[in-house]
Amino acid sequence: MALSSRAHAFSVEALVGRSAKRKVPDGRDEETGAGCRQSRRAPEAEKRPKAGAESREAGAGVQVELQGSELWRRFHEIGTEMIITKAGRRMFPSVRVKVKGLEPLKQYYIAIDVVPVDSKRYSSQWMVAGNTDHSCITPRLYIHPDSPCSGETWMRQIISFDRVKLTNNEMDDKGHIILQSMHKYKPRVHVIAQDSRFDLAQIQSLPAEGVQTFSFQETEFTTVTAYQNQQLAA
Amino acid sequence: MALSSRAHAFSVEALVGRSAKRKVPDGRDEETGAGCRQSRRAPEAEKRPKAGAESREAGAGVQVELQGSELWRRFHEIGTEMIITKAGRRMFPSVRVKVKGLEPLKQYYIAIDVVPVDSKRYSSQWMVAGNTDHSCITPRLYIHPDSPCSGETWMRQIISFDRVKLTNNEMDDKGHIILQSMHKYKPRVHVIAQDSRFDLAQIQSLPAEGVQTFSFQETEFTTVTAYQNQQLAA
DNA sequence: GTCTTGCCACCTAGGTGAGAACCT
DNA sequence: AGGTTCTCACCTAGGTGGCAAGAC
Repeated sequence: MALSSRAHAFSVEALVGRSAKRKVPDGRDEETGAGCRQSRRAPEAEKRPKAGAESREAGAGVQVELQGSELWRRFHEIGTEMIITKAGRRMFPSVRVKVKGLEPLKQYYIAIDVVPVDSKRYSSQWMVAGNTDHSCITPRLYIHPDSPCSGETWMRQIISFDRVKLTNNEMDDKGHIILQSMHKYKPRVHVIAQDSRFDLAQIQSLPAEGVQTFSFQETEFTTVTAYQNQQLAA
Repeated sequence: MALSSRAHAFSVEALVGRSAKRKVPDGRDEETGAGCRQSRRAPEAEKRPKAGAESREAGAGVQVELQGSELWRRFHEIGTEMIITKAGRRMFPSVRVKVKGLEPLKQYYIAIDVVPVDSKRYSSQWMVAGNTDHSCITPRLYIHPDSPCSGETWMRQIISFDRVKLTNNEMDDKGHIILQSMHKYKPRVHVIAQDSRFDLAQIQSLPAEGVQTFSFQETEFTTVTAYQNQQLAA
């Protein structure tokens, strides 16, 4: 779980509207030169909760609320890019949610997957440059490691998917989420009531019933293998 | 999960009967001088399975087999010491087991705790030096993080408790196992059938039914805050 | 004296962005 | 040229033993 300050180098200032605070462990301040890098890690903005949860199946009274939506929104304004690598790369920002309206004593799985937003292929300067057929690809499901867990416990904590990794390696065998570069995607959060008939831990795909799915406009992103937008890389 | 080679400095040779292999990442070999340290990490010995599992409740046909028992035995011969600190210290060796005879589709929790072997207090040179009343202390339970899980899945893997931490801080609030220094203890492994009536994740102590407990003679150890036996420290 | 604690330098695993090299 | 892959130095979190100072 290493979050380096050098990691996520990014002009946070532009996104968060204030100087990024950083740790200065010893004398060597990383912000010495003129062309200093700023931590892409969110300084404070992530603390603000609230977000519009667009549920797909309004079933029961389950609500899912995106955390850090403020940060997501600022990225979204300039076009969120997610790096994908062969070995798998974590998302930044990561998807973090709060869930409400679960039955306290019932057991649930919570999972995430990532689905295509359109069939276009994006090219430099973000011009559309071709079509891709996603129809035959079943997206990989990443089950939150705390699953299964009682509704009570889920609701008491912020549910973070910061361990999810995105890869462009179609042969990936580490369970990472497989995406194609230069395409637009959107993460979805699934709340799945436990069913004694199956052991979801063994299953790769969503069951047919008892699933509620949520997604958030502002978490849409484009996959890249290196930052394309110099606003993001410098 | 950092396992440094410097960590666990220990005369493995004496215990394992052969030179410890170590990584030499760059030019600086850590084994340069005469008073070189050897990795307390087990080179090969841990691979050998088999061990005498002394079940307490012979119930069903559940068997628990200690992994790395060879290593444990060698430590045991010279007197296993476990360091405990205020912040919590991992065990070395760690408890690793294989389980057999579970019902494949049933859900189980697997947990570990550590109980006193006697009421004596050991003093330097391992002379007995007083008595301690353990009777009022309920040992803390460490539930394996994969719990709950189907019998099938448990049986397919080696179950490792290498994240367990031992502490001498009676006020510990991080869930570590609390022990008193200079006492003799023994780890126990518990196999617990899931019961929909309780959410074990919330519970600190063992339920009354559906528990099977196993322990292993050779995993007995004495707690210290610094190695007493110079065979171990140098 | 004996044991405990705090502090320290050290080590590793794993995540990261940059830039070079490499396709196509 | 545009996109991808590889390699690299770097960073942090967290675990570790040794030692000196402290406590009993």
